[in-house]
Amino acid sequence: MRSRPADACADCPVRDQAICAALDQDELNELSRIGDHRDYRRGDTIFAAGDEGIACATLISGAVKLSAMDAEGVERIVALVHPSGFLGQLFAATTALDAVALTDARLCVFPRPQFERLMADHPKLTRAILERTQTELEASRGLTRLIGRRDVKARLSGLLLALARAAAPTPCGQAMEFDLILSREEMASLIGTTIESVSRRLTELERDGLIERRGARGLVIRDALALETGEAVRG
Amino acid sequence: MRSRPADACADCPVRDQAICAALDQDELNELSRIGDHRDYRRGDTIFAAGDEGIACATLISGAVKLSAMDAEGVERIVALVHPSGFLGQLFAATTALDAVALTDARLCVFPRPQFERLMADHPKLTRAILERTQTELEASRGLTRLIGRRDVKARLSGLLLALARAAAPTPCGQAMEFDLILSREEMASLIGTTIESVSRRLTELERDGLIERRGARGLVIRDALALETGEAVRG
DNA sequence: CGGCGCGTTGACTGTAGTCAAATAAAGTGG
DNA sequence: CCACTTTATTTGACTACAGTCAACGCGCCG
Repeated sequence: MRSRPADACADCPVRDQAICAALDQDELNELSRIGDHRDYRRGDTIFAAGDEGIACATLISGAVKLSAMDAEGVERIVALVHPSGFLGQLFAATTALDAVALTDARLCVFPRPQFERLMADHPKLTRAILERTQTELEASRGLTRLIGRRDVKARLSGLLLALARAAAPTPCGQAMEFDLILSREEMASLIGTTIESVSRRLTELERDGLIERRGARGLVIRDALALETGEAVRG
Repeated sequence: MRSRPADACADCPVRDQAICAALDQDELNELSRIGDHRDYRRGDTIFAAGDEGIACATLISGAVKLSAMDAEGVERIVALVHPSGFLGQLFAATTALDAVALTDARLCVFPRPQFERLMADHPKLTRAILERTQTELEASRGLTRLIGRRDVKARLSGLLLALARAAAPTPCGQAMEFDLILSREEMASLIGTTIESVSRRLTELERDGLIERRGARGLVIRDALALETGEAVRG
């Protein structure tokens, strides 16, 4: 489904964080002209690995996972994309990763040929993409640090904090209560463990008072500091 | 130590892979004018986390690790940089990661203010950096996949293959025999385990005929396929 | 109501981490 | 160049944690 109101950018929630933020009004108008809003439902595949990359997009709302299959046919998630993030391969002919909506999501989609023309004409746009890519690179390295931790409890704690930060309305500070956008299986895939271990560690973190579960997906962060350091509260 | 021969770029070994590859002769001359070769010894710190980022560089030869300290003061490696790779923070004021030479290394160093001016004047340079950053992002995600594997043996096998590929003279194909650029501790840091486990799994891989050790650092890949799939050769 | 898909829990096994010691390699000073 | 010190790597014994297989509970939809 599509929609493209004339004043689309004016009230766009990621207007100031996405690549568009770097552009002046004329450039924004040009970009806006080739962009198309598109809505996806949770579980929808946005791009599939191996597809020709015919489009790229800014994520306006919702969350997306990027994943690949490993040798045994098990899904391995390599990144999460949050609002204002950029999706799509720019230089390679084909997409390397699956992009799947984790929640209902809205994208601002650009056909690649036109987008690349715009990049060629407007260095500022190229620069904006560069900054965005660097941000993603930093995020990816942050994830590398996270999943390099030796015990599952530490990896899971870090993941919960990362998800809490992402769920927070503002870039800083973290939501005390939020819904997990990942299933147990997805969490396990991301931090390199099994569904059962995720479940057990969650139970343990709850028993120790660091978190509280509200149903299967609801989560309350009760002690963010302890989650960071791996220490349970004493007394 | 420095050196800057007039024809520096002509016989540069990474001339066709680094960011310079995208530039025409005039642009290359300009870039070359602000670039300075610098040599580092194994173990030298190139940039330290927290430094003001006053320079960036292309790695000409050797290998570099990017790392950060975790909460317990243990080093966590988040990336390896190989020849033609780019080092240095472009937008942030300070460097987020330590960059340490894993082997003797040679860099082509650019002062940041001049480099950024060049980027502003030459969109092609910005675009080249963008492509390079995307490549690094892909590599980082590849690493994420690698270290997300559940058992140490699989993570270590993947690491050995990655190191073999990096040691190969040409981008494709892998060196059958090469020297490990990482200590046991560094390997453990990278794949999220301990020195002892690395050592034990190496012994096991050698016993099963997948690899052969030549002293502490020398390594021969005997069965690349088995390393990939995790299966030992039968019969 | 019955059959899913998803999550939790239990029992057991195996792998990886810890502590400690032995060995090999590398660096130092004579 | 050698003897000695220091550091890196391997190995051993033990423990703890995580993976596997299996059962159970829950919510959802036909």
